[in-house]
Amino acid sequence: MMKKGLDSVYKKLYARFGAQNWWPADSPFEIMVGAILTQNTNWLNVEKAINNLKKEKLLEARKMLKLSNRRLAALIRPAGYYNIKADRLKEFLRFFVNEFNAKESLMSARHTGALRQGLLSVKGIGPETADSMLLYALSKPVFVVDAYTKRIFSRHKYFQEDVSYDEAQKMFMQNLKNEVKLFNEYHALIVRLGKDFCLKRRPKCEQCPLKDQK
DNA sequence: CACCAGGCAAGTA
DNA sequence: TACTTGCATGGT
Repeated sequence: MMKKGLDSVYKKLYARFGAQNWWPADSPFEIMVGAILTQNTNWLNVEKAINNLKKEKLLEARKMLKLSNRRLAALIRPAGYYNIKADRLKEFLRFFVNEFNAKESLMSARHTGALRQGLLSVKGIGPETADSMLLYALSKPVFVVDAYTKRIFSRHKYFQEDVSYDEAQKMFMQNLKNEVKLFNEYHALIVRLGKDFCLKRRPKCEQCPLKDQK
């Protein structure tokens, strides 16, 4: 049987799970902070960390920059990897304050590529974090690839499990309409599907909604 | 108890 | 270039 298109996979996931309402946050800045905190980390732990910052009214770039790395690490402790993430947040905050806000031109739609390069130049921001920021904080039409994406779509033979980030991303972006709303919902649905049916060790393939996708 | 989470960079060969 | 390892909390 012919392999189903990525758009029909999307329709199936949306019909099954509905809108996921990503990214839960009060501001683009909160999304960008969350994108760093959620690296290889359960989102519930990230929420605790963000709430700690909110309680202290510290969820603001210039205030966070004034904190010692030690204090910042203590606040984000529930998110795990707190020492590394404190450093990464500081690196990002410096970029955010010095380059990002200053250069309004970077925000225009046609400079997404330049902005992505800027984000990737920050130590601690890799492709998934950068693209999550672009899509969910800045509403740029960029497809986010994560571990679930590779696991699910390699199991369904859309690509090899060791596919590069860029190759996987290209497959989605070349085969889908270039729409922020679509990319937003699709990635969120992939995460939802992954959590429910495609964990590493005990995937529930028999009950997976994509079981008959071929 | 083991396993896992909306990764990334640094070290090694 | 291609692997491997460190980072760490909290939920299931």
